[in-house]
Amino acid sequence: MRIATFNINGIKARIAALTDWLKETSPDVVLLQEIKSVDAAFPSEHFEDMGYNVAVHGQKSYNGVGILSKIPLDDVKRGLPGDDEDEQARWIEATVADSRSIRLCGLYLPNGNPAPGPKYDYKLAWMERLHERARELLAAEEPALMAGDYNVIPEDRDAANPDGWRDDALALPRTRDAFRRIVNLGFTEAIRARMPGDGVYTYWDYQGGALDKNNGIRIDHVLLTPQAADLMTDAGIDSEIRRREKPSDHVPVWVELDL
DNA sequence: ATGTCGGCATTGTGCCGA
Repeated sequence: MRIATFNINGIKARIAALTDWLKETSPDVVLLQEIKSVDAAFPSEHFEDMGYNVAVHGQKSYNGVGILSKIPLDDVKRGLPGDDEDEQARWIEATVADSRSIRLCGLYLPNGNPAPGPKYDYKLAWMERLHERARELLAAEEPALMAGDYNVIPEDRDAANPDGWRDDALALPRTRDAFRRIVNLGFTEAIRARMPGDGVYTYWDYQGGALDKNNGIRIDHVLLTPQAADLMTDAGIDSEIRRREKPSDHVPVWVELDL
């Protein structure tokens, strides 16, 4: 079973590119971020016609996450626990069952810029809540994953130009510490495990000719519980679609699990 | 740092967020 994560940067602008990629790679599940759409405006029927079940946690203009799945979605939950005041749509989770079941969590972690400031405080607080949900997932001792746009460059080697990100919320020491604390609870970071070399990126800015310079960063991650990691047979990044017409600034990241 | 993009309020263009 192939499970992918893809920050599409707006469903309205990306419906053609997303559809082409779905037809070519036929992932079983896709965790979407930055749909930038309310639930009612999301083109669910379009994807249902392609054989996908659809669950959306949308928001006007900003953020918004969703799940496309060829397998029925059970027990869908929207919103990251831990703050009833948080109105930003950045978290959705559901269970799918093949021969075994797996809990799938899709997330769009706050960008946090400018740092320091209230947006960075929100990012760090959100990561604390993520840490708590991560602990619960591990305690269940079942296959589960948390995938999405983490807006975290884990190490200098995950950026083509690390000095350019030194004071950025995506790479500050407190950001990296918070991410590492979550991974070190016991997750396998799938791309790091399967593609351990340098120069592995998932995002190239639209600005400054970043793509032509290969000035990329790796910020889209898939974290697997031990029970899910044991099932992983492959992982990869569909970086070639970044060069197509009207691309997102992110590319899909996927894992293959032998469920 | 910025050779950009998406969405929105809004009818020509500027703002926000990334």
